[in-house]
Amino acid sequence: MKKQERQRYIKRLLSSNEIERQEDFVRLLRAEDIDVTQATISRDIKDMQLVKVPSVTGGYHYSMPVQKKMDTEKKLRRTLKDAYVSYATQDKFVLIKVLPGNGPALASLIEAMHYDNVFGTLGDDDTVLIIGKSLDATLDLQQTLQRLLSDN
Amino acid sequence: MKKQERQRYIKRLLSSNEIERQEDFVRLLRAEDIDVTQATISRDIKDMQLVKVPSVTGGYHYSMPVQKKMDTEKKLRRTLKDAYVSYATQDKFVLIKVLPGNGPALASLIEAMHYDNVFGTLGDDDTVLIIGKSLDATLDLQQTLQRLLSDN
DNA sequence: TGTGAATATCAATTCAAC
DNA sequence: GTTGAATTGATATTCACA
Repeated sequence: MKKQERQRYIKRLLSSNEIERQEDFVRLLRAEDIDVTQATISRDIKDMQLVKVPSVTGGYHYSMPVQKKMDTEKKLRRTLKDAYVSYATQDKFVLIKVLPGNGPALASLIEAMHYDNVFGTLGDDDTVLIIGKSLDATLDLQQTLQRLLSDN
Repeated sequence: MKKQERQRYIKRLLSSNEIERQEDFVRLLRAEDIDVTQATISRDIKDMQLVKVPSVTGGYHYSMPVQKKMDTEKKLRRTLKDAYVSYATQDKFVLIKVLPGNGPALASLIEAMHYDNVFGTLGDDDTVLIIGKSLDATLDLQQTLQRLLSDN
């Protein structure tokens, strides 16, 4: 089916770009040779329950559904608490050591959060490397992770 | 200041009504003798970072910001875990017994979540009474609370 | 059922006024 | 800094069709 595939692309686009308008999706999907119109994107957004969030910086951007975000964060917090060993930072990198076998799961949860200050994530057996979009972004991210670790 | 007061009303309206369009806010605020236009509501929504959520039932409704919802849920979960004693259900009611002093806090957290299946909440020193909008709603709510209690 | 083109509806912004 | 009226801009829906 075509719709499914397109919606997977849309999900991926959510992480990497600040998407302000539905037309942005149209443009970005066309760059991937997926031809759609705004009407279809509107329907996809309804399907996927994406929301248009007023961002602190003044604009708007599309984001994952609230409930899914909360669920993902719960899993992330639990995984962090269960598997966390230590972490270190350097430049735009955060390196998290975890119990063997937990790297990939943790990395994919962090990706699923679509943190907008994360450039990319990489998990091997017992290590997760997170690359921030900037030094500030990396600091923010670090604080987010610490907050998750210390519960609240 | 006028803006602040209006935004307080808007926040309250979020809980009690399924608000689908900005004009709905205008209408409901006018019923409370607060005269505004759609333009102002649009700006308030940006200010408060409210989002228009595609609901499962096919429509759309405005909802609180994701982050705040997550924060509130965390507090609610913690309070529940800390203070929970027992609970009972009858008809559309859920009655939660908590440690003395925790009733009001728990009640206000549940209200802050703006669960759409909750009709109203009432907390005294060691008891919280939640009134569901229907029998089904009350069952759903019960499950939500159990889920929160058992962590996840 | 899923889609695009056209359209209707809804939301954000501009601009003037306060 | 805040607002309403008018406007522009964006999104949801309708309608025809694959």
